[in-house]
Amino acid sequence: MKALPRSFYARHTVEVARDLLGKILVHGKTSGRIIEVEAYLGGGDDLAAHTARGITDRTRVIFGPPGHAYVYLIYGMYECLNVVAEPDGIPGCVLIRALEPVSGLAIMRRRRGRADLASGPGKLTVAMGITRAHDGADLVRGPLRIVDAPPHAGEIQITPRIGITKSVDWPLRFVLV
DNA sequence: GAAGTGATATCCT
DNA sequence: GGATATCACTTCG
Repeated sequence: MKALPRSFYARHTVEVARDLLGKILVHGKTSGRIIEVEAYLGGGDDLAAHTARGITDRTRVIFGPPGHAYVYLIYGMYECLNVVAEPDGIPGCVLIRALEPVSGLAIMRRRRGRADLASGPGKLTVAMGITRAHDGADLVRGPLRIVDAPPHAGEIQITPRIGITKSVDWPLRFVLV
């Protein structure tokens, strides 16, 4: 399996988000197909994005080179995995919201302790063993990678994003059905 | 339906 | 320096 090239990520966030659907996220023996993502724009108008208030210690990697992971802690206990998009210096990231487990199911079940493996942003990081240690990790070369997959036959559904209070109406959520 | 978790950012002194 | 409001969620009742 071939990792997606850096150029894949160095595009507009929305394009990256849409094209990420159906690709495979690999970490060690576990892997999963990306079936749900959300785009977070850095342009300044997207108030739901962490980058809305400019660069900080936490959001620094979103402004960095594309193809890297941005992992942050939310609600004290859950980590969320984002993929940095846009060329170096321009903010933009894609939140991976859900995966369809492909391999390493037994490991995921052991890590999760239940059957519901990766149907939410906080859950999939647990299932895949992703932590803040992966913040800033390179998805093109590192142990945590996103690899190409045959074109999916599914349909892409576009809806507003979930669980936010700002810029609620923007159709930036992509779901593979 | 509500609690709970802790890092972050944004106020306060 | 310290306090507090916020948060892109999950779990349990």
